[in-house]
Amino acid sequence: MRKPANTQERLLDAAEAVFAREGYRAASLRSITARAAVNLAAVNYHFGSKRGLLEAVFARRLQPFNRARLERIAAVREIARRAGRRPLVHEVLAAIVEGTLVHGQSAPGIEQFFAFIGRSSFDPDRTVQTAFTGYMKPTFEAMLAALVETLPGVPREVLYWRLQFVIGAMARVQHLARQRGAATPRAGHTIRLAALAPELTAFIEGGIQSPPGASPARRTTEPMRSAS
Amino acid sequence: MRKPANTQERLLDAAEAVFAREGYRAASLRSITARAAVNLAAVNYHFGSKRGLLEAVFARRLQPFNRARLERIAAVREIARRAGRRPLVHEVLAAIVEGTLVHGQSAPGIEQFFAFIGRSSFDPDRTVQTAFTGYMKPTFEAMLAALVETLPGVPREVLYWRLQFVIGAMARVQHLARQRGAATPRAGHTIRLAALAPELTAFIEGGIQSPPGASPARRTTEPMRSAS
DNA sequence: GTCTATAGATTGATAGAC
DNA sequence: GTCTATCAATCTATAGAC
Repeated sequence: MRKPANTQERLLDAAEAVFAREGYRAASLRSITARAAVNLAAVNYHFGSKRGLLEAVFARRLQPFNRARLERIAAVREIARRAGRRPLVHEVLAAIVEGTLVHGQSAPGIEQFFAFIGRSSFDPDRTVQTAFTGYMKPTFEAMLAALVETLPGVPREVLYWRLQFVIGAMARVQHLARQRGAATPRAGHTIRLAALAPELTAFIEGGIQSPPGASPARRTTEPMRSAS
Repeated sequence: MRKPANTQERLLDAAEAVFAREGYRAASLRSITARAAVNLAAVNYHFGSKRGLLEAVFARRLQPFNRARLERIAAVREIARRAGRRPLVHEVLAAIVEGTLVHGQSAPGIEQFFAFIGRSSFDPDRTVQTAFTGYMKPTFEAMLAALVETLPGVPREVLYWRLQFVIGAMARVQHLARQRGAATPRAGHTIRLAALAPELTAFIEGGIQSPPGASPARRTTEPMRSAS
């Protein structure tokens, strides 16, 4: 990994690696500053606290990541609008999946960052949740809005949950494909992710247009609820 | 939550709650023993170490959970075998999804345990990974074998990845449905999970039979690889 | 089996010199 | 901006009385 001259960048690089490996709470400022080869007191000088460092780690990566995803979805909708048609299901799903899986592949440290956001999505710690969902919620809303526009025949709450299924599948793919040599030991990780994106898109395309479930559990107990 | 008289049970209950909230590494034996209302030294007396406590937490829940899932899948295959036919796709998928989502709903502390295994699936810590995947791998193999039998026309490596998509979606549903008042604030969690299982099954049924993806990314770079 | 006491190391944060 | 030194709190684990 490169070592930028800038102390703040060095700290951000080291922090996302240690946060990914140990988790935010268990990561120590001493491990981070040692890895960054900067003084312990530099964290408090530059970021105020461990929490400030966490927020800066999220901000640096999630702002461009989510901006790129939003632009990709907006582009699909705009092209369809100009052509006077609805966006195709495949176009919207490919924008979601590729925008999420094939982002910043060449950026140094991006693997560690995705490992960290994987952890963070299951971390109930208030500091982590607040910083994380603040960035993710608008992206989720944009994805859902695009799906609703494209599939007007499917109830919004069905699409809400199906989008959640998609997000879960994408998170697992990110996790498996980026850990070298664990579940898929043979190939390099970058090529694998790019190859998996269309496989996931194909899977979702079948799933999202599937007739809604109707089982005893649903008919006899309670209707499904959406979040919004 | 109930407080069993048994010190070991009290420790296991407290440990899975604190592990879920803080993560294994960041959880302290003091928080755990305080919550269990037992002496700090009891952990080392009964389980040898913090690691021994972790392994006991996994063992207590994952053994019955995975046994139940394996039996459910075996039952579907056996019924089909006696009828001289292949298992239906729907039967296998319902066994996987319901066995995973609608398990031990009434068991006290089960929510905290599922929160913890959600975290654990993204935790690269060696102690956590070793204890966790040791239990999960045979279940994954059984699920994959059932899918291969049911869908002989789909290549094994395609089914491998589609099963991973399914596992990711199930993990996210477990996570969202069990956290009270977060993504789905209105209804009780138990009813929601039972209602979501058929929705997820319907989604997967469409996805798993979808034609495999074929995009520029796949055709021009590298064929997809499977793990086994 | 349960308890107190404590060893020995590590934690986040800060004060103050340079 | 970077450094050393340090505080007060916390950590896992163990020794040894009861």
